[in-house]
Amino acid sequence: MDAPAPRRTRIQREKRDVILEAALDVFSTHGFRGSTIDQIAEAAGMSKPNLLYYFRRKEDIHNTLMQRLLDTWLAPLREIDDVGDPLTELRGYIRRKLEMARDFPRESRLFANEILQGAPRIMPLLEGELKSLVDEKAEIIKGWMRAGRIAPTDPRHLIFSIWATTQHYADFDVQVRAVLGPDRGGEGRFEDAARFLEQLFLNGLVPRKA
Amino acid sequence: MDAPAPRRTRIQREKRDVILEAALDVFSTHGFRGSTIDQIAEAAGMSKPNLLYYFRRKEDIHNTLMQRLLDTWLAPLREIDDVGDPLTELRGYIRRKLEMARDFPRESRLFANEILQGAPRIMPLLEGELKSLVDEKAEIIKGWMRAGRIAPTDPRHLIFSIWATTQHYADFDVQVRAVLGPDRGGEGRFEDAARFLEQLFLNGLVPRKA
DNA sequence: CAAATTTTTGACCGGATGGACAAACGTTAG
DNA sequence: CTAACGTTTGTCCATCCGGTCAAAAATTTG
Repeated sequence: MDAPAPRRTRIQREKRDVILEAALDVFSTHGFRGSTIDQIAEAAGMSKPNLLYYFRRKEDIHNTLMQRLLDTWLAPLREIDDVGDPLTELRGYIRRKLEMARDFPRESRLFANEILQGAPRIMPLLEGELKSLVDEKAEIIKGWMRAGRIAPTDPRHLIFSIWATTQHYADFDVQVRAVLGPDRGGEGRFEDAARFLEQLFLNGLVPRKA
Repeated sequence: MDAPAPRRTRIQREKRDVILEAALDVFSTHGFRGSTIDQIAEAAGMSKPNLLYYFRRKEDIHNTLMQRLLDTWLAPLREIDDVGDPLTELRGYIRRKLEMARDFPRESRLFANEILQGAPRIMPLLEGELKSLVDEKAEIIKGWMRAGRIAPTDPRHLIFSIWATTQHYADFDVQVRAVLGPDRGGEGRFEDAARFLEQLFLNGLVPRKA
């Protein structure tokens, strides 16, 4: 499956990183087909044939990027376990996901682009690794519900809603900023979002007495 | 601004509709740059030059599509007003948005594609029409909060969260289906989502002693 | 230093793609 | 019928794009 011994020189490691960084920029804003090797090469500060010396095909760059992405992307979910308070655990997950949307918006958009177009390159990963990870965590959440420690509902759709609400701030960033305007659209928007999401996921919108 | 008199024959109206329908299919799954005129022409069952007789440029098709989209896309939000019960009003909005994700997933993806890539073609609309509509509805929601009829929180982020959670079922459909698996990923997923979202937006996750 | 190896570049290729155009075909009104 | 107008198609073009290749330049190794 994997190349048995990808022995690499110092220059190869460095240049490949430069290329991947540039490619993340380009792919995340134009999608795979919308991006050209020339664009990536220019962003990486090298000629096209030079870039193709490090990655022989455009798809190889994208694959490498997606592979690295998925590890870090699912890390927050992996951290959930059933020691400690369920609500604290979920609040922490929401916070970590929102921080990722703030700090790694390009990665979020790269992923969104891939899914939007039907996930042609990572379908097996979704049905395999991702599904079993979600299954595992859904079981933990289900346990909390059975124990009456959080309200009973569908754990998988709960996970979806956390993904959706947090990634929205990366994927739909331009829209969020346009709607909030120059005043509220500044850096404070992630703190406002964090406050709002905490309220939403904990208590919803029904007003409480006391 | 607009062409003064776009007088059109019957055939022109029909063929333009066929083209737009085909283009919606293609653009929504491959994005603007990822789609070719040939693809659209084939999906529309006509030759490329024939298609270009009705729309002189690829961009014209996309523009027309986006223009029509925005009207129907914002219709559910426009319906919100401050007569009637706030919670009923919001629940209705969530339901309508979720129905749109179910019934018009291509439109949702077309829009998502555009925003993801920085909204190069509709930025003015976001800052103009969309922003003022959201401002208007945020004011209504703010009124409900001041009156203690729903929990006080940020009305704009509330709207974002409704957009995010509902559109997720259209834009990330492949991921949703992959995670739910063949059993729960069938047609029932939208009803499950509706039930979950109602619970989330009304009461959140803190368990209630009833 | 010199040989061997790695890195970089300019030139080039074949196929895809957006679009132009004129000629052919079809339709309709007088 | 026929002239005018609307529709369709085959052909062609310039550009872009992914990728190759051989040769030059730089670096590493002995």
